[in-house]
Amino acid sequence: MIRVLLVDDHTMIRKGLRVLLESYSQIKIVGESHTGNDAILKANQLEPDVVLMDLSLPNGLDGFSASNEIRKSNPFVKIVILTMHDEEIFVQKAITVGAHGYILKNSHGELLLQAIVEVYRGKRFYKTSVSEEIINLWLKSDAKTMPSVLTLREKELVRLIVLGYTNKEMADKLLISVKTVENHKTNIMQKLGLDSKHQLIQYAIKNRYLDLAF
Amino acid sequence: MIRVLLVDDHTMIRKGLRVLLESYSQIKIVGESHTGNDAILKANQLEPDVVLMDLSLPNGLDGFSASNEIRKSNPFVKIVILTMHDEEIFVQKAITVGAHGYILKNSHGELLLQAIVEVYRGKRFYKTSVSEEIINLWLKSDAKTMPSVLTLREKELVRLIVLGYTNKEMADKLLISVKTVENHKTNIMQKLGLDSKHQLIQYAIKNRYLDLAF
DNA sequence: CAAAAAGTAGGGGACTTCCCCTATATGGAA
DNA sequence: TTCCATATAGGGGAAGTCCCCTACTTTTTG
Repeated sequence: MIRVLLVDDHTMIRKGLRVLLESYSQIKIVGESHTGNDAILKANQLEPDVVLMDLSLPNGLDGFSASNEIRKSNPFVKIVILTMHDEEIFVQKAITVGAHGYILKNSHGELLLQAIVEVYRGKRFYKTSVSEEIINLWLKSDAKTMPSVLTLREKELVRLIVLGYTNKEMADKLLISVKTVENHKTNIMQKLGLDSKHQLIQYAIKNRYLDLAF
Repeated sequence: MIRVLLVDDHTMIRKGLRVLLESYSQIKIVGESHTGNDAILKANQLEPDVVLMDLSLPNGLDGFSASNEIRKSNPFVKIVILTMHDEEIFVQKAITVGAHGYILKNSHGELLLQAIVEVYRGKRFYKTSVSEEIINLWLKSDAKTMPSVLTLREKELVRLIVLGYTNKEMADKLLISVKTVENHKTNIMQKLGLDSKHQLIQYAIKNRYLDLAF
């Protein structure tokens, strides 16, 4: 049995995936997460073989950041990105964060099953319109060695800042004090060499932070 | 028993919905469709009370067109649009094609049940971030080519706000006083029925106010 | 033409953010 | 083990934002 963790913020889609995948005897759904942080937690607790990861997650962490963290602390877990974005930059990012699979949401169950089984067996399974040649290029090149300057916590902050949350709102959301939020903001601006909020937002847009916001 | 027809191209989601809805004794799933044309056929054959309609359907006919056809030939059938798009344009379009309900895929089962029951009873049930004021405006104005509620100047402001400019920066940029900027912001929030900056930003992104920014 | 909407601007007070510090606990790397 | 990075939190003051008003043009519309 392949132990699978489902990560998607849409309850209905999670439930649908569960029903679908549980009809295959090889698969056992061991848990569901609706946020990135919860996914990281559950990946540690439940030790799934495969994580089925949506990209757009609410509350700070997106699917890429969550995948990155899971792979760092638990390198045997395989991750399949499940998304509707059929874009080069996303596939590339999936590879850099260590996902072994990438499959589009309009695929049918058999393909999803195939993806899960293949990555479980240690193979890679990228089903997109991006050509194999390009994917192989990325896999060969050291796409992995491009660490972001920002820490996990700082990335969460960036996301919330870009989405227009005030310091107070972020503090409440992240269960920290306003002072800590201020510190993080200062550090982020310094690290990125920016000196205004709109520069930060344009930076975030260029680096595709917004695509995952919804 | 409310007779329901499910329309969604994703097999997994259809199956999940069936399981979910059949747990309620008021509901009976009388059929499933995976394309718009099939939905029109089945709506005639099976005479459901409510059609649960996804928007993105393959093979030509989308959920809106299918809904329109169903309503034309069978005006007693109520339609609930089920989608992940929380965007003004879609809600507006749903109203124009005669759908009595609009509900997001990240909603929970209870809300979906409520939506089905309400529209079955002849009420309208639109569960989106679009404000009630705007929806009522559309319902009154026959909703055809409803222009955005915001004025030109206000749209300019929205764009700068979303891009993270401060009041002072906007005032300088637009050659008006900070007080005027504050007034515009207040008016914008009121018109859209929002009460926080991050709601405004998410609204703007969803409604593609930012197209000029990229 | 009269009325409404759009765009402008201000007062004043409460609240928030920003910017300069300092400080502590923790965990990992040299 | 010592040191650095991360994450946390606070003081204090200046600056900015928000929210309640009012008020004046100009343009649009009934």
